[in-house]
Amino acid sequence: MAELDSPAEAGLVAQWRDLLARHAAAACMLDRELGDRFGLGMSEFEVLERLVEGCDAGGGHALRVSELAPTVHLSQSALSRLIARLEKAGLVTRAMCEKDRRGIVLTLTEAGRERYEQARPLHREVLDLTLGDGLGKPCEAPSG
Amino acid sequence: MAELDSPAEAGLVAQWRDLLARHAAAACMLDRELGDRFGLGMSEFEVLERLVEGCDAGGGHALRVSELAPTVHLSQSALSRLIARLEKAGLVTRAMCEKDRRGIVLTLTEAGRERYEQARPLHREVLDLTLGDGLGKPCEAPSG
DNA sequence: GGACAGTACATGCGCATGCATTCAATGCAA
DNA sequence: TTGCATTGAATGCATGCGCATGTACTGTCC
Repeated sequence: MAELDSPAEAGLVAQWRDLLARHAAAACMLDRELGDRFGLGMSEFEVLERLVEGCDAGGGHALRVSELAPTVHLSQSALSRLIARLEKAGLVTRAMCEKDRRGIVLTLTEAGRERYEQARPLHREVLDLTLGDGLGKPCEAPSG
Repeated sequence: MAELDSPAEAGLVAQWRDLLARHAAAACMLDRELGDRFGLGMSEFEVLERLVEGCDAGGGHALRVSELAPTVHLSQSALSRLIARLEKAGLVTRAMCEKDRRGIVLTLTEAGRERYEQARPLHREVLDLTLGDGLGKPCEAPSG
């Protein structure tokens, strides 16, 4: 009745299901833990991390939203609102870009950097639990 | 100022970012394509697939929601509503479980099986584009 | 039998997301 | 200069999600 997948397709499906399981386990635990203990969502942490990297690496301490966008897997609107949340929380500053006044440059505040540094160990621990082991259990709490 | 990740941590982070990118690429394209052409979300397709597998394999043509739940990475409430959508679309039937009247047994309708069979090639094609190649471009449309 | 903890699913609610649209600023062409 | 397509970001809206809770049923212990 139903046609079967070719071996190649079956492999892809298996790979996809594994990816889904790992992603769900890690994302669920990250959102829960980072949210509970630091008031950050997974993507919020990701954005803070990009800003920290941008500051430390580029020398320039400000990052344009349009530069940030391709590195986080969010729609433009979702990123815009996420930044608004971070700004409201006092973790980043939004300023007009002088070179191109359509653009917005983001600056990590001291509070933003501190929050990131505090949250990072937990983030790494969750990754270790969910990706390091052979697929950690669905949604278990880390030790700390 | 900022402490560095250990090599092990750096590896985990790289693995996590790769996983995020693959997941985003595949999930985005699956949702868009399956949605546009078949009115199905990624998880909806996943549930239909579990039902098809349950029918073909188990011999029993009905699956309990509680059996389905652990295989899809959704909260119980999200799954409940997803099933409601599928039922509303005429793709599955909800019936009370005779053995345990708290439970709900799901049956794939003929329309549900047809929809799945029609959508499957596109699903496989998207997986091939996004996972088969070395990380396909963010959100490109497949050929068919 | 009756009380009570546990399980299976549904629902109210708030929130984050994506799409479509809008607004402002830029670049280019006539 | 004016006009127009393009780009960067914000916003209205609909939708799907998770959490907390509610409802119905089961099994156990007294």
